[in-house]
Amino acid sequence: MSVKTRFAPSPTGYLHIGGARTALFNWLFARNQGGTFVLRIEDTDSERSTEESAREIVEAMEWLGLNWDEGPYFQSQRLALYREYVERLLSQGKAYRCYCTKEELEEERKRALSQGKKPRYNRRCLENPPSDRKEFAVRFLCPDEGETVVEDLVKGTVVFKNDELDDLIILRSDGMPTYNFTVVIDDALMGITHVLRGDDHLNNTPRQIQLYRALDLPIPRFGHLPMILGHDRTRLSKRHGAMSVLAYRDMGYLPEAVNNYLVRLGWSFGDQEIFTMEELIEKFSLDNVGTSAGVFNPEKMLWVNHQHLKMSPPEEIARRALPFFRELGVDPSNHPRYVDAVRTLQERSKTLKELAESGLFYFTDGVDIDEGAKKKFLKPSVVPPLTRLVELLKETEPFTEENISRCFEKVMEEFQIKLGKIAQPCRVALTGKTVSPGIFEVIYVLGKEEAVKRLEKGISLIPLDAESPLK
RNA sequence: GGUCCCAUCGUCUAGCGGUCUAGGACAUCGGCCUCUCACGCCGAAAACGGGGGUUCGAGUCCCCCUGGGAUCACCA
Repeated sequence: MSVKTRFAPSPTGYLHIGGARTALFNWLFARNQGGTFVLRIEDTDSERSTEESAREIVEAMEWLGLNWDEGPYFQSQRLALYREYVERLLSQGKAYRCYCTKEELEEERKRALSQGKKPRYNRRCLENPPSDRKEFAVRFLCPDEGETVVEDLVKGTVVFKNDELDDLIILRSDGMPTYNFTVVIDDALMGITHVLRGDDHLNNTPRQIQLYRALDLPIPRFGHLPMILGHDRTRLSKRHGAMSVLAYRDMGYLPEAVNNYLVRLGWSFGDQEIFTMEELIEKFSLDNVGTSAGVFNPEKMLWVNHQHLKMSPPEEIARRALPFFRELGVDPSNHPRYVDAVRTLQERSKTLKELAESGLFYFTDGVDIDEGAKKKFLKPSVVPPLTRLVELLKETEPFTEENISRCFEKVMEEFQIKLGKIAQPCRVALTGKTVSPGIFEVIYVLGKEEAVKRLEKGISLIPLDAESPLK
């Protein structure tokens, strides 16, 4: 039978790192197996679900490149279906109406907990339902003898005693079904073969298996993935900083880098750290999924991003960096040497955002010179060699990096100075800063006209120093 | 507290009984390269939580302890 997996987030907030990892594993498994991947939005909690969240999740999935073959399905549009199955259980005596109020149940739960006992519904409404109430929820009559065994694809065999399970509510008093019920119906009806999800769901699995049995529906295989923890080793949350997938997009991360980092949190392939998406699809396997929770490490993710930034074709990075340049107020898309500029920035940038920031000088009209840099490098002593360099550059044709380099050599020879002596002042005049890509490539990308213009401007900024003209 | 899961360097991990005086990666610290910053290269420090078994032999299998996490909703 062909594999079918799903990612089923609830739209109660943005797609976070942990959810993305779950989605990724499901997607990779389906792709690796030549199967189908489904996106399903679990929005049966009308209190907390929002369309905005659903849109954002879809947007994040698209950005990550985790394309789905079916969906997105919305559970809120399938309510009639769930009710049908509730009715079925009810008529078969496998579920019953519960008239207890939330307050009463809450009270009992507290009492049980304070006595150190496990809170468990006492089946009051099964045995003698109150006649004076009309609002009810529906509970599943869960078998309380024997055990339920989960043959988990990553955790192995896990056994639960059925008397640990209690009669869970499958239909709320407002008529909305609950998670443990809808997930079973949908996974079964949609033909999901493998349910891969966070291991925080492992405890739900035996109840769901009981539901499958009661409804006589096929039970999928389960695989419970270890959780991703924050630096304090607790469940990931906003407290741990930027956890939204789209936040990483906005910070200039590459989607394949985010995927690459996330997949290595709980999965490995020998010593390999960097993978293309194609490689992941080819190499992914449930056999190599780990069992223990991992701590999210933003520093390593940054490093992974850097690796992908370096290995991507400059044209590709140029395209993706565009929004970040525009954000800074320039639009280099029509610049004849835009791609060349990006090439000079790739290996020294960890994110697209950083790349745009450090490459901004290429595309501005002139350049603002940093005060400190000016003071340190634009000194009277560099005027003669700088002036000579400009002279040489002006007559250089063709204006290639190699020929530019020759101009520097000539100046070094004529003035008996080292490259550093002339390169730094140049850099400051051309980029406004003391840090930039290699000086020859900077001049090349800028082009003769602009480079000369900036150098002359730089020279003009140098104060005449009558005291020590040769120093 | 009950139940369930987990346990190799600070972090992510390799290891699927002998090749482990435990390998790789991030981060850290040295050095080299160099027109700046990076990249790169070389090197250092850094781990099998504890105790019992099983076995000729255990990081690798079993049990206990300890520690961590998750979960016990008319949330998902």
